[in-house]
Amino acid sequence: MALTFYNTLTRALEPFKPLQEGKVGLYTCGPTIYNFAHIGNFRAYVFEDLLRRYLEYRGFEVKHIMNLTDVEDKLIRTCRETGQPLKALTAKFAAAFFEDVATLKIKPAQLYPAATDHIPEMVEMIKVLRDKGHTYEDKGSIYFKIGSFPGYGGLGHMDLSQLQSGASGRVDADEYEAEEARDFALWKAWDADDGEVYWETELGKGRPGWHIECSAMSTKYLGPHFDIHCGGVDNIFPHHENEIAQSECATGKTFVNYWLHCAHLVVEGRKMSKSLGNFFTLRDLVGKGIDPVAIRWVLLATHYRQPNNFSFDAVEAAKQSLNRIRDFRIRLAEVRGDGADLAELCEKCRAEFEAEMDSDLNISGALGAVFNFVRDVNKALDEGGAGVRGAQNALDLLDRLDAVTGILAPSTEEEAPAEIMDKVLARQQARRDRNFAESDRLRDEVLAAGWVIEDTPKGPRVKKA
RNA sequence: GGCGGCAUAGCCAAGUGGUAAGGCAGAGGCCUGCAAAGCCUUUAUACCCCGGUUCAAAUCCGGGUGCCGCCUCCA
Repeated sequence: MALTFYNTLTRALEPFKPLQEGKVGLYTCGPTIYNFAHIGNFRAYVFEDLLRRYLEYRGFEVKHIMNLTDVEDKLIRTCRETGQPLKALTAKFAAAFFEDVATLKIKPAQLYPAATDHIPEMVEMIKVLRDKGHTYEDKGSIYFKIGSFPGYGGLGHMDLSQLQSGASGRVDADEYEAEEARDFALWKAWDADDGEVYWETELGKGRPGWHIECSAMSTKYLGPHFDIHCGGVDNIFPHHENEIAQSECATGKTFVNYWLHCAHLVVEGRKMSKSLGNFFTLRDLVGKGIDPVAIRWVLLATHYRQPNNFSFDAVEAAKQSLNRIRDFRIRLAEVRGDGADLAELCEKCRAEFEAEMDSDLNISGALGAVFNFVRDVNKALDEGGAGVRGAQNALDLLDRLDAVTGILAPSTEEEAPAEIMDKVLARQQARRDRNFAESDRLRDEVLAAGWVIEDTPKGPRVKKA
C-alpha cells in the first residue's frame, strides 16, 4: 500500500510522490519566539516530528526546515516596554524552545532559519513582486494586492466576497492602511513605536511583514517548488494562503505539492486559556513532575487531524501505557535459552504498523498493532515459547518503531542505590527464612523510598515507583 | 454574518456502508507466602438527538444541539 496524506489543497487523500525520487523537502512553520511555547504549539511540532520520522523510516531523505519568527508586533512591544534589544529577547526564548524540543524528543530540523537573518532575501522577493505589479505602496509600507493572484483563496477555500473585514476582532480595521482590508503587508514602514527595530533597505526603513519570511526562506533552502508544508489549521488562512500567493507570483512556479495541517489541542475539553486556568507551557507540566515522554504520548497518540483533548487523566493513562511498554522491554531483556524466534508476530506487527501509518499517519491504529504485539509476545513468554533470539527480534522491532514514535524506548531510569539494594537483599533472606512479616516490612520501606520490588523466577527486580 | 472541523464506553481513542481496534481505569480468575508484573475472561443491544436513503448506517443525505477553529500576522 502506498503512503497517503490528506492534502488541504485538494481536501482529499493523495498518494505521496516526492518531486525527487527518495527525497523530501519539508517546511514547517515554527514558533514566534516571544515567550515559552505552550503544549498546543507542541502538538503541531510533535505531529510534524512524527511525519518527518515516518518519512525517514520509509527510506526518504528528508530536508526539514523550521523557521523562527523573531520580529513581530508583540516582540517589538516587549522591546519597547523593557528596553531590551530584540536579539537579546529572542535569543532567550529560542534557547528555551530548543530545550523544550529536546525534552519532548522531537528530532531537530536540519535548519532553523530566523526571519531577521534573511532580510535581504525578503527584500529581494518583494522587489520581484513589485516589478511584476503585484504590490502597491502606501505611507512607505508595501502591500500585496491579492486581486492580482487569480488563485487566491484556493487553500482555505475562502470566498473572498464573504470575508468580513476585522471579523476576528484581532485588528483595528480603522487603523489599517491597506487599500482593501484583505490585502496584506509585505513591508512595514518604520514608525516611532518600532523604536530600534528596523532595517534600512532598498524598500526604505522598516521591517518585513510576517508572511514573506516563510516564502523567502523556504525558497532559499528548499527551492521555489517543494514537497510538504505543515502547520496548524489556524495557519491555513491567511498565512499559508498568503505564502502561496507571494511565492507563486514571485517565482511563477507551483509552490508546494502537499499541505498538511493538524487540528488544535484543547485542555480538559475546553479551549486552552489563561482565564480558565488550563493554559500550560511544557515547562509547567514538567514542573509538576510529569514524565515528558508521557506528554509526548498524549500529544502524539491522537490522529493529527482530530482535535486532541489533553487531560490529566490522559496523561496518567499514557504513563501507565509507557510502563507497560517499558516493563515489556525489561522482560524481553531477561529472556534466556532457546525457543521460538517470534518472527511471525514481529512481521505481523510491523506490517500492521506500516499499513496504519501509510494511511495518513494513523498513529492510533499503529499503536493498537503494537499493543496487540505486546500482548501476544507476553503470552508466548508466559508459555515458555520464546527464546533469546525471539526476544531480540522483538526488541529490535520495538527499536525500529521507536525511531518513528519516540515513545517505545526503554526506561532510562537509574539503578537503585546501594542502601535500597541492601534492603532488597535483606528481604530476600527474610523470605528464605519464611519471615514474611519482616520481608513485607522491608518491601514497604523500599516502596516508601520510591522503589517497587517485583519478584520474578530469577529474583527480585527493582524499579522506580 | 460567512466558511470549515469534530461529537464512539468512566477516561483517551481507531474504525467512515456489512454488523464496534487498542490503551487507561473497573470486575472475576490464574500465578504469588502475600503483593507487584504478566496471562485469561469480562465491561458500548450499539457510536450526540430527530428524520430519511438502503436488504444493510457509527459510517451516506437533511434538520437540530454542543464543542473547536478560520474570516489580516495564534500550532
